[in-house]
Amino acid sequence: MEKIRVRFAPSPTGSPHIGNIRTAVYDWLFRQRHGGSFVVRIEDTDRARFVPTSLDELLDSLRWLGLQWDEGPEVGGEYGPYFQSERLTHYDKLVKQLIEQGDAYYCFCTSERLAEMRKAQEAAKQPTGYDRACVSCSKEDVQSKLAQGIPAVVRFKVPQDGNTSFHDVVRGEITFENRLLDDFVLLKSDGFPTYQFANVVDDHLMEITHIIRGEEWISSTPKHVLIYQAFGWTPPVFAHPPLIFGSDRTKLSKRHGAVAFLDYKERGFLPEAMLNYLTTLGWSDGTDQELFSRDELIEKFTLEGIVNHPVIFDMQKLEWMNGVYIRAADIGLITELCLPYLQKAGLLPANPTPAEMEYASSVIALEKDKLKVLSDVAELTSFFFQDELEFDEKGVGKWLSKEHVPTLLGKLMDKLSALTDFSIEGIDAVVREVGEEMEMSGGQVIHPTRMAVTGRTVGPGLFETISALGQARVVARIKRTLEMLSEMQVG
RNA sequence: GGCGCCAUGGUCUAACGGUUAGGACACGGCUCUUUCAAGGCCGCGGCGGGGGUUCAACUCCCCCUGGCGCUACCA
Repeated sequence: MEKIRVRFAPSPTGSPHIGNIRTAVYDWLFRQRHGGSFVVRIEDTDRARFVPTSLDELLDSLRWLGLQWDEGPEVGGEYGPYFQSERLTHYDKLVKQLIEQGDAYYCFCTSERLAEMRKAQEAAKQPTGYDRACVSCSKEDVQSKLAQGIPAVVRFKVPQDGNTSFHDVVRGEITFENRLLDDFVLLKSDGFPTYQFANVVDDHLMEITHIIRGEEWISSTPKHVLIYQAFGWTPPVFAHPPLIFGSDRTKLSKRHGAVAFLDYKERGFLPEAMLNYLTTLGWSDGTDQELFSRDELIEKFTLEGIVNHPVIFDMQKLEWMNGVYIRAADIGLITELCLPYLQKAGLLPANPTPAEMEYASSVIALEKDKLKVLSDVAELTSFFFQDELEFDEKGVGKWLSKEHVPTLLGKLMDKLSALTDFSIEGIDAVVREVGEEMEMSGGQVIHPTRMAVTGRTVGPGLFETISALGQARVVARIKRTLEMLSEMQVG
């Protein structure tokens, strides 16, 4: 295969979404698989919708996922500039060529006239499209209007008969009738090109070999092909992956969970899990496998494996997959990634002491396997950090309100405070010893004890929990629980 | 309205035209267990409808229905 060149061509008009980033994932995987170059090109031709922060978000998203680009913003490259707003001379020159060839023409219609025309067409249930009012203006007329400074756009002159077809790797041959394509705008009156034009020009100038972009572009692809033909250029290979929708088959929105891609980073998804999920959402290697390492994805990814139907984003499955990755991840990494969440929740100071760090690490280790997203860590471990326990009401009723509990906890507190070997084994032995003395099963001792030291009915193994909390904390907590219980009796 | 794309359980997906239609998430049950997870086992649940072609159709063709996209001087 020739050197492949793929591009990710986002518009900086807002926070990048799941769908945007997934096409970047496919671009990157394809590039990694075959070599060549992954180009990032910023399509900032819509000055009205430009959002300055979106470029940073875009690049941060790619960096977070580990999708390094070979050419584009920050890294430059031989085919730059990579911002369309800096490439205006290219478009200008080429649009003039089309006009001279008779493949494009100036149009002076006002947006008001166009709106009325469209309205009439809709009312008459006719296909909408430009009525070519300006197609046959004389050269002199055009020159005089331009000289007067009347705002003009340049339109492509679409052939009125015949068909335009192209091959889509994902869907096969797709054909459109030319007469149903209207004379679309190439150059806007502000001098900026439209997407349709700039995109084709840049893909050609940058020698892009494969265009991977969302299905929403299928309808405009014949227009692009027509432009390639007008210039005598060879179109690249097209691949249109399916769109991603929310659970109700509508566009992904806040109701379906996070929309902005970086929100997933914020919530504590691991990049490897995101990469895995995003790739397999709408792609398969033809087997049952759905857990793939980064290297496996690179090795196995093919454009042909992309499915051709819309897919629905399933947060539950993503969370499951993230849990799989968290469990498999190195504890050191998970600890490091969890610390900010504890700090944000006010459970850990911004500059923890070594002792606090060690304590936090031991606590995170106990809950690691239960995390679906890293941000869960705060809720899961808060009782380790807050001595003022929030008692689970049902748990109190079930485990602490029995008559024998104060005796039980009293014995336990004495033995634990006297314990010299505060290890998991030592604690285990003490708890069971108390159980024997009280003639109770392990569970009957363990549940009230967990309530007394954590306030909760669920948590890590009790002995591990007690050991991690440490002798002083545990004894103090049991004492307070006893005080609370006696107050309750008085009250 | 026009044009285009698409159609396997709720969701993501697999299946040379010949399989009891497989796997995963979710859900339910059991098990393991000091709780919660994780794990193991079991279960629930599917080829949108109608015509063809064929000895044989989830698979190929047509129609219908449904979903989605496009129909801008937005991308």
